[in-house]
Amino acid sequence: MSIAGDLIRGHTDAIILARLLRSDSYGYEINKMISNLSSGRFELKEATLYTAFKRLEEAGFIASYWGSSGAGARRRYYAITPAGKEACHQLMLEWKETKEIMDQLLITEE
Amino acid sequence: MSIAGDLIRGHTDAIILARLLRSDSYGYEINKMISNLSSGRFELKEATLYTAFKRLEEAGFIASYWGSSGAGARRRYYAITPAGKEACHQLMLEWKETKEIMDQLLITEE
DNA sequence: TGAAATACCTTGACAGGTTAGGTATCTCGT
DNA sequence: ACGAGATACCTAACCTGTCAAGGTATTTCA
Repeated sequence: MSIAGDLIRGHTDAIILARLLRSDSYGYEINKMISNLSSGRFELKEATLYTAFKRLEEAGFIASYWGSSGAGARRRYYAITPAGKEACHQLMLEWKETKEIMDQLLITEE
Repeated sequence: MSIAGDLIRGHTDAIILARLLRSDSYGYEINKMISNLSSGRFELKEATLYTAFKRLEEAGFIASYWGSSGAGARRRYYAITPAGKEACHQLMLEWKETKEIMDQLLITEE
C-alpha cells in the first residue's frame, strides 16, 4: 500500500460504514472493495478491520449475522443500523471539514 | 475545536513544516497561526505541538534557536532545514493522495 | 495431495495525541 | 502594589487505533 495507515486513522469507521451503506457485506469482501476502490493504493490490515468491526458493533452502528453458508468458508455479514447511518453521515461531514481545514493549513503562499 | 485529533493524526508534521516554510516561527505563534488559518476550527494541543517539534528536530527537519529576547518571555524559534523542505513536499503529496483515496472510498452511489 | 485462495480471529507492541499538571515573564487595570 | 490574564515554554502518564505476527478452518483446482 502506498498510503500509511496513520494518514487514514480516524477515518476507517467512515470507510467501513460507507461500504455497508451500499449493502450488507463481510470482512474479506469489504477489504477487497477498499483495495479496488483505491486502485490498490490503500488496504486495511486485517487486524485493523476486525478491531473496527468490534468497535462499530459495540457502538451499535453495525449488526452482524452468520451467512447461510451452503458452500465456502463461513462468512460473518455486517449490516448498518439506523444509528450507523446517522454516524456515517456525520463522519462524512467531518471528512469534508477536515479537507477544508487541511487545505488551508498547508497553503504556503501569501 | 470542532475536529478531533485523530482526524489530523499523521498530518501534524506536514502542518508545522508548511508553516515554517513561510518563515521561522515559535511554538506559541505557530499555534495561533493554525487556529487562525482554520478559523478556530482546529487547534493543536500544546503537548502535541512540542512533541512534534522534538520529533521533527530529531529527524533533522527543523532546527531551533533561542530568540534574542529583549522583552517578553523567551521564545524558541524553529527554522526548516533543506531535509525538512524535502519532507514537507513529500507530505503534501501524500495529503493529496490521501484526499483522492478517501473521496473514492466514501462514495456510496453506483 | 498439496498449494493457493477464501474467511475468520486474537495477542502484544508501538506511535502519536491527550490529560493534567508544572514554570516563568510581561501587561494592564484598579 | 497587586492580581488577573496573556504570553511562552515543557514533561510524565495515559489512551486509542494501527500493525506485526501468529493462529484456525474450508474450498478449489492442478
